[in-house]
Amino acid sequence: MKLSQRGEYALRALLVLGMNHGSGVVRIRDIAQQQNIPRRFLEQILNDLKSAGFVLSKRGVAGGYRLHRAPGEISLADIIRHLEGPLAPVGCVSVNYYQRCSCPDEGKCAIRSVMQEVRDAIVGVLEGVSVAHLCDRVCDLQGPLENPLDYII
Amino acid sequence: MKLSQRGEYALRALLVLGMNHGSGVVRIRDIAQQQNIPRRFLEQILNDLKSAGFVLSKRGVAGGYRLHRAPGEISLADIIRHLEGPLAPVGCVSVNYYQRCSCPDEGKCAIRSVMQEVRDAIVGVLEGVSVAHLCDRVCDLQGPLENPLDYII
DNA sequence: ACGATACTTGACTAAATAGGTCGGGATTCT
DNA sequence: AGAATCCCGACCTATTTAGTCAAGTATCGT
Repeated sequence: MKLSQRGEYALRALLVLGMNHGSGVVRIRDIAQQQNIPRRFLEQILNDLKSAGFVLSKRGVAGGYRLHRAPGEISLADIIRHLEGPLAPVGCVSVNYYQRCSCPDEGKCAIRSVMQEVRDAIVGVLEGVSVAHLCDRVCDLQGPLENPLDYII
Repeated sequence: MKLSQRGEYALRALLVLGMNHGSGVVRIRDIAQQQNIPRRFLEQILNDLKSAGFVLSKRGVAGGYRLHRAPGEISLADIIRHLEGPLAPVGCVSVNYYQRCSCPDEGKCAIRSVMQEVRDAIVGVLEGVSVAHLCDRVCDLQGPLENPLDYII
């Protein structure tokens, strides 16, 4: 029931990219500095997000990263699933990473039925929140500022 | 967002003890066999549950384990918290295992606000289910049988 | 009292995961 | 060409996970 450091960094980075969506690319270095993430580690993470199709990169002098899809099209559920694997607490209730467990009949497993509810609760929240929603929350929580760069993520 | 093998074993063991509540103690060996849990490993787990106050043990020939409190008084939230630590996906939204994170102002962190919701969703389910509820589910799911020993957990 | 049966305790291990770091290569802008 | 930037794979250390094991202690039936 835990989000790894790596996962948290990834979310933060994606939020930064979301806040800057439409204004070109953002450099790894800037994200790293702004969010206090080890640069080399962030490189690795963004690379991963790139091969997963969440972000696009541009190389060379004016290079950097930007979101691949619109912020509203990227749900936290998708992101976390890619980074951390199943959202479900046990494999036997996971939809995307299902894995049979050892009980004789899953349909009659009481523990499983509870875990099913836990999974649904988690997914319910995470599917409903996109990067765009996150950006909205940043504004809501900090009050409307004039300069997008002044928002602290 | 995961329940360890150890955690699952513990829940299964507690469910067995719940089903046998009131009829004396159950031996480690029987639980291990019935649930297909490595015996030595289960010893360790039950010992841990004992020092945490969830179960009581009796030594010697007719020894074994039983629940310490009534099944209705033991929530899954309590059990899992003890076994796995925080239910919250990140430390900064955990009530019982709070840990400050690196963001400048937690009150204005958008990611945190989502994780807060995830936590609440998880806790909402898990606080609401006790070992007694689990036992009820076993009966509901399998239809009422005459012999308690016939229930498969 | 004695032996069989169970729990108790602490140490140990192998494999996987977490959280990074590093060097050097490939692109692109000026 | 040269500087800036991303790209890629290898590497490293500490912690966690999932067990195993040996020797010890308590209890019961006889």
